[in-house]
Amino acid sequence: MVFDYQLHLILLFSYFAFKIYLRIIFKKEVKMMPRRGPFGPPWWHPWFKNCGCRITGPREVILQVLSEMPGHPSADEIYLSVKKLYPQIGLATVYRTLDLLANLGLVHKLDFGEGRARYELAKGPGTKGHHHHLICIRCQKVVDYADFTDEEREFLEKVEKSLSEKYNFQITDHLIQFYGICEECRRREGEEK
Amino acid sequence: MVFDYQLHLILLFSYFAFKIYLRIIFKKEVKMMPRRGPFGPPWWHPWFKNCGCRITGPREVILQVLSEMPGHPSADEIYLSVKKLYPQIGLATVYRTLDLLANLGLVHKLDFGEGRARYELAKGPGTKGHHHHLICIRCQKVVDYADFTDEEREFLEKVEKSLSEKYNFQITDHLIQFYGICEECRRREGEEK
DNA sequence: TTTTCTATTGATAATGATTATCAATAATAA
DNA sequence: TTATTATTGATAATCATTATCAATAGAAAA
Repeated sequence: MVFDYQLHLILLFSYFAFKIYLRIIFKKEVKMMPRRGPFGPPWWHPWFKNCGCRITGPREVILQVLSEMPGHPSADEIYLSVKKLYPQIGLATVYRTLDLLANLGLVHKLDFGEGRARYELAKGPGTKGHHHHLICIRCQKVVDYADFTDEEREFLEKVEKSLSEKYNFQITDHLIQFYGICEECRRREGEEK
Repeated sequence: MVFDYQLHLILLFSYFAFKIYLRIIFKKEVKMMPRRGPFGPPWWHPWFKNCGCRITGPREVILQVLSEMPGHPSADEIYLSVKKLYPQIGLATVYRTLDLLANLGLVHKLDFGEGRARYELAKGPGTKGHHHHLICIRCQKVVDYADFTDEEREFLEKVEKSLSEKYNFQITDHLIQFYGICEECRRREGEEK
């Protein structure tokens, strides 16, 4: 019993020590295990069970990759990342899974006007809260924007109430994006003149 | 001189009389002439001249069609409408012209998440003012929404100012869309249960 | 008016993201 | 363990949009 506990501690210590070692070697974060509570199933299992969806290898890996990719990856970028951990993955499976996750509300499907969709994990530990996007119309750079939530919430509530009444719509979601020219592009264009 | 003036009046009267006649026969609005001031060039000519663009037949027809199509037509729908007035038009020209018009700010390019763009005339007589869109996530129906502009303007000014300062973006535009389920689809889904 | 220059056009091929198809596989319930 | 069927991977198909290119036609200059 006591030995068990000590063994556990030693293994846990070794795990973190090795992770730190790898981090020093590769100079980046290394995730060795799928993200899960230390003594329980990953957080997304209930969502799958709930809709009668099966929990499969490809889905686990796609969710893991999504939770580790910063920014707003495209389907293709996700596919390439998944391929490293799970080489037999097919592109169609990535599209299907992203579609499923979007329907479950676990990811947001984003459109920055590039002619392809981008994705962002919406639920789970470590995800950003509600936010909007600020997009540079020159270089397509995207900045997440999450300020002014008080006024925003008030404003949106008012508008959504009004819309519900006037058009008999049951509002489920909204999209707000700002477009502009980022500092870098402005500077570059200034120099060109 | 005086005769000239009277002739003008008679012709003008005949034009409207005939238009009303056609309207009764076909039960819809009939546009017989390109939309232009009665004694001047169409309103969009200055925009073209200004950027060194040539004023061509296809462009005139596309603008005319845009000013007469209600709602939010897709490139393909515009192409088919233009084809009736100008059968030799090519699809590529429609795309090129819409792209040009969007860059000039004469049309808005819209995205309702259907995998193809839709367009809306932004300038010129008879166009709707600034408004947003309310989209049914079931049947894709789109309602134009233009209320609450006071609060909205105040809110947006505040946000855009904050964004300019914080991220050094020069804000040029914004996009606000609301998603929901329209009355019809809600009723239909209620019945299915 | 005529000439000259070159932006624009139409036809069509190419692109590229996403979706459909289908036999093989594997997750789950019994 | 077995039966059921959702899911998968490979690949073909789809479909909106873009690129290519020789021919055409605005419009500035002569």
